[in-house]
Amino acid sequence: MSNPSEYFKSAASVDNVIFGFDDTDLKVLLIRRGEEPFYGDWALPGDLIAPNENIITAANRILYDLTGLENVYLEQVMTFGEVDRHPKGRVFTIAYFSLVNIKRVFPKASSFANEVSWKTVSEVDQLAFDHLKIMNTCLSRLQTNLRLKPIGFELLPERFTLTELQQLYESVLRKELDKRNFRKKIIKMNIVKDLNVYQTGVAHRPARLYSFDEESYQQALKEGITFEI
Amino acid sequence: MSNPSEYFKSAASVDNVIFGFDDTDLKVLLIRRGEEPFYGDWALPGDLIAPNENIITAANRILYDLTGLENVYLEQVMTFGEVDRHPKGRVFTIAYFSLVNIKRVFPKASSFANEVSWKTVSEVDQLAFDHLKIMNTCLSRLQTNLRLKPIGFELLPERFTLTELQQLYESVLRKELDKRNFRKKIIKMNIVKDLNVYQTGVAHRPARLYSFDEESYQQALKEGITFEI
DNA sequence: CCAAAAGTGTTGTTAGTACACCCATGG
DNA sequence: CCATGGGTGTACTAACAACACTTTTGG
Repeated sequence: MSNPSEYFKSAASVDNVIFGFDDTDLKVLLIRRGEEPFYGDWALPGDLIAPNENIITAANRILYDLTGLENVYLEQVMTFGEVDRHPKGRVFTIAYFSLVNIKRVFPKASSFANEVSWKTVSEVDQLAFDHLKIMNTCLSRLQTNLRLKPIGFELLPERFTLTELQQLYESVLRKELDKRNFRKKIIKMNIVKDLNVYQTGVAHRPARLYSFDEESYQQALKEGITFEI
Repeated sequence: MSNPSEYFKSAASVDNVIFGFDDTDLKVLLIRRGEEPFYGDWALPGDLIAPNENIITAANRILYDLTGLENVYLEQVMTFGEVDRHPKGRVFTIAYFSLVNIKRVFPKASSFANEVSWKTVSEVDQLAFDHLKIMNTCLSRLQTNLRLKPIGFELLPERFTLTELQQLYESVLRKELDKRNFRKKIIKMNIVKDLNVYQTGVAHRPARLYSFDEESYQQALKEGITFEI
């Protein structure tokens, strides 16, 4: 730190990869930028961290401003800070991903976003800044952790069918799974509660509804069970 | 970004948790600070990132300056940026860990460090700043990844015995392992080469020496084999 | 010849994988 | 009565866990 003033000239931001699941596809919540640079391009929601704001607070703020949600699963993934990644100066961006129940989100446009929309992750091929790289890094991390920790439930409504859970895993991991084996594994893990309640109004045999078992779930989260799928 | 000048006043640094292994214990390379704040305290090696320097470049620079080593395993873990973590201003620090062959390191003091020394990880209970938290976060990550990826070899000399490898795993994971089962697993994974060379000058039956098989190793690294130990 | 660590197989148990048919409902 | 997805069991295979004695060297 030979000349400190040279160093205290960078900014830090949080970019948040908000994942949701809509019964068939993994989605990501994107904004269309309402200001330069990259005016009009799709981008990850994010913002600079205020001088007296902690990182996790900023991450929660971005999520809350866009979705109105609090107490959501949020995981720090990686910091990106290539010298030329931002045209306005040196900006280190700390990438988070979050998992939300898509039906609870009613996205609203804001001062920095003209438009907000859920996009299918596998169809996103261009974003402002280095956001595509950031999104893909977060996707890899989600895929890894989905197999090691029981975090899939965060993407589902409170009551779900085992088929919905299986579709979520298949969609995120991009791999087909055997129905009977999947169910055996989930049941044996002891992290779902059978509610003894059934779907209604479906044109086929109604499925049982489950919720996750909060206590066993917290236990399993800590232990980071191996969920080899 | 209502008033950009307010935001571009923070600094970014890299702190590097350099792990080594000395036949029995997992070690970490620490420096004794030669300047304020925390003058005289033990700390992680780290430095501010220069205005035109990339993050990974800074991480490699810190490692090189302290150890003379290049092309070393380096993994970004997490960014810490509590508002009050640094008394001189807002400093976001990006934590890395690296794995080095301890016998290749001849640590040298530098402008910012009075003293450099290997400390046993399990005995470190106080460090400058929030460095203890950073070290422990990196240790957890190492423990997780040691079980999922074949990175243990990075801590050993080129030629090693299977017993040395086992001791490394036991020491890092803090768990005793069965000798026969451990060997079976390692051999079956196909990532070590039997050199058909033996230890000399030991007061017991000499052990076979192995090196890791670079090609199979790179393959396994990509796949992130499950190495359930 | 003693001390020290190296090296080696088998068996029982558990988890993983592959696979096909009947059931309950709405239209 | 048809279409749709729900729900269930078994047999084979692979991986894991537990466990004890003989070998080779230096001193």
